[in-house]
Parts: sequence; C-alpha cells; structure tokens
Amino acid sequence: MKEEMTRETPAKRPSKNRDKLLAAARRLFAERGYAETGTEDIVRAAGVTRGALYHQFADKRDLFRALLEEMLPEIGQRLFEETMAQITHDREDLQVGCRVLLGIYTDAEVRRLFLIEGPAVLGLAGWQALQAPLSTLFLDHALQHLVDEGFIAAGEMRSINGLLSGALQQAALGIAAADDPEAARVEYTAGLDRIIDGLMHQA
Amino acid sequence: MKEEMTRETPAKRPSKNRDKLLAAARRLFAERGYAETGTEDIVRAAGVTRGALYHQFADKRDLFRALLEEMLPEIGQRLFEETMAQITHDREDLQVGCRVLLGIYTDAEVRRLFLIEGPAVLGLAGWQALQAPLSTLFLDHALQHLVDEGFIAAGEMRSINGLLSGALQQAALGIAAADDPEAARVEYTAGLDRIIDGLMHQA
DNA sequence: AATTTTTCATACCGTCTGTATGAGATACAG
DNA sequence: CTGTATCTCATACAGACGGTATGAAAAATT
Repeated sequence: MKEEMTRETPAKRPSKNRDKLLAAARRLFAERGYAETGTEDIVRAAGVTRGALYHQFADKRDLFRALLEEMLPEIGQRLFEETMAQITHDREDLQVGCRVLLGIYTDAEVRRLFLIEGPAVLGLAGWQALQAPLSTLFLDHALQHLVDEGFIAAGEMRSINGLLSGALQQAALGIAAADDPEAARVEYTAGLDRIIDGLMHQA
Repeated sequence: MKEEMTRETPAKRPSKNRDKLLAAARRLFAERGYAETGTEDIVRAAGVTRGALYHQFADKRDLFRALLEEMLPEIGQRLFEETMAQITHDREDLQVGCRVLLGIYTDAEVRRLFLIEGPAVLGLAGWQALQAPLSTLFLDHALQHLVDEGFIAAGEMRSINGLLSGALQQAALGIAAADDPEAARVEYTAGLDRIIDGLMHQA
C-alpha cells in the first residue's frame, strides 16, 4: 500500500507546504468565499507556487474539501469539551448540546465554510456526508435519553436530529445577519429552549 | 423616473429576450449549478447572444438574483393555494403550513437554486433578504395562533419561525439526499409532527 | 554511487466573464 | 418626410483564472 509508512522525520510527513496551503485557504475562503478566491491568491498567501498546490491537491475543490475535513476533528473536539464542561444533569443534555452546537455554527469560519459555501462547492451529497457527523455525534446521545424516557419514538430520532441540526444552522445564519447579533442570539436561544421543552414534555 | 411608462405593446415591455434568458438560466442553473453554467450556455439555450444578456442584466450574478426574485411570487402563490386547500381547522394551520413549505423546499429547482446555490452566490445578507418572506408569510400566521392560545411567548415567535424554517430546509435536503427519498419524507414528517406537537401542548 | 521517487517550479492552453464599440431598429422632432 | 436621439443588441477584444505538461532539484532507496 501507499499509506504512511514513515512516521518519523517529525512534522514533515504531512508536508509543510500542504499545511501552509490549508491555512491560507482557510483564511481566504472564509473571508472572501470560494469563488472570489483565486488559486494565485492562496499560493501567494501561503508562500508557495501554484505547482505545489496542484501537486498536493487534485484541484481547487479538492483543497476546499480537504480543508473542511481538516476542520472536522477540531470541531468535534470543541463540541465534546464544551458540552462536557457544561453538563450537570443528564436531563440537560439536549439543551446544552444544542447551545454548544449553535455556538460552533455561529463561528465565522464554520458558518462561511460549512453552512454557506459547503453545499454549493461540494454538492448536496458530498456536503451532507461531511456535515452529518457533526450533528449526529452529540445530538444522538442526547436524543437517546428522550427515546429511553418515552418522549419520542425511536423511529423519529434520526429525523428529529436532522431537523434540530437544520434549525441550529438557520439560527446561526440568522444571528450572523441580524442587526443586533447578541439580541438575536438571545431570541433564538429562547425559541430553541421552547422547542426542546416541547420535546421533553408529553409523550 | 424611468419606470414603465408604456404599458401597451402587449407582452413586449418585459422584453422577450429577458424572459427567454430567465427561463434558460432557471433550467441550467437548477440542473448544473451556478458555477458550472457558463453565460454562453445560457444564451445558446435562450437563442440570443451574450450581448443581449449583458444588456438586460448587469452581470451573471444579477441574472441569478433576478431569477430568484421572479420565482418568489410563484412560490408564494403555491404556498397560499396549497395551504388553503388543505386547512380544515385553525388548529392544523401550523402542521399544514409546514408540510406545504416542506413540499416546496423539496422541489428540485427550489432546493437547488434557493437552498444550495443561493447563499453562496448572493451572500448571506442578500439570500436572507430574499428568502425571508417565504417562511414569514405563512408560518407567522400559524404561529400567531400559538401565541394567542398562550403556547408560546410573543417574543419567541420570530425565532421559532426561523428555527422551523431551517428545520424544513434541512429536511428537504435530507430527503433529497436519502437513498429512499419517500421513506425519508415519511420519517421527517413524523419528526416534524413531533416537534409541532411539542409546541402546541404545555405552556 | 546509481537510480528511482517525490516534490515542486515554470510555461502554456483553453475557457470564462465582463467591456468597448458600433450597427440596426425604433421613436421622436422639426 | 427627414434628420436625430434612443433602445436593443451583435461582435470583437482583453484580462483573469483553472488545469496540465514538462522538466528540474531534492530526497529516498537500492
């Protein structure tokens, strides 16, 4: 196979140029968007040439996809840590998970790259495959509680997960576009709590 | 002013070429996406030249924006008619409105143009301004009932509207990307009903 | 030490968007 | 009826961008 056989030569196997390209692309794509950022802009910001880019990545879209894949573990860890730090009772799992996920979606880079550019650049299927773990990872755990307690049917779990995830994404966009983002965040949090309340009461 | 002063010469004031361009753009953008559709493809399908396109529209993006604006009234009317046809009791307003809106979002053209390409092409602000009326138009009316009956607070109405709209959009994308779209539609509808149920019970 | 593979730098090509320019049609003025 | 101004485009051109081909330098391998 051609997998990584040389783990040594520390911090050189992931190719220093590749990292520089990913870092530059992350900043530029998040600032100006995918279409408005030329490959020349990226390599200039990274301090390499276009030849290096097209050696490390198949094309511009592949660089974008690799960038999002690189961000996934970071986001997953943040999601895990922040949720764990805020949880007191199991009953609060869903509320806390949603708020943390909302905070992540509200992040400028995540919002622009994942929520706005992602679907258009990668296509619906590719984006869904990439974005799915984000919501399933933690909402699934919290929703399982509701299934165990009889609040929601087991067959509804997956769809409610997607619906909540969509609601959170829309909330993040609404907050970002609002005149007063902080007020919008409070508003959306209240509405979100109301929906969660509705899920937790009444079978 | 430069507004339409000559209402006569029927069906010629909105410029026949403009309509042909919009129709061609609608089909091609929905099929291949915005970036993958060249202006040459559009004018060829419309039977005109690029000169006509750049006379009627400022640029490619402006054509896209005009296309979405043109679709808004059609969608609004469909939303109105289908909802009116299905409503029996006022109590079902929200459920019916959500299902109709889900059906609209599931439409291939609406999904591709509004939900996938829209945010990336027009930017967050422009897209939100365009898409806002869709959800507010009818969900507002249904949600007002819940406010009147004390199920949700007046201050939560706007945010819940946005959250539900986001949930519906995500549901439409999930349905479209599913292996078995019909099964997914049933699943999402069930999950949606559960969320609505939660909103309608318990203050 | 030789050779093979990896990593890239450079030059080039086709494509696309937007613009400049002018032509034909149409409305308008005198 | 004639010249004139305006509207609607068709054509040609320019600049930028994405992707590829090619070869060279460095690193790994034998």
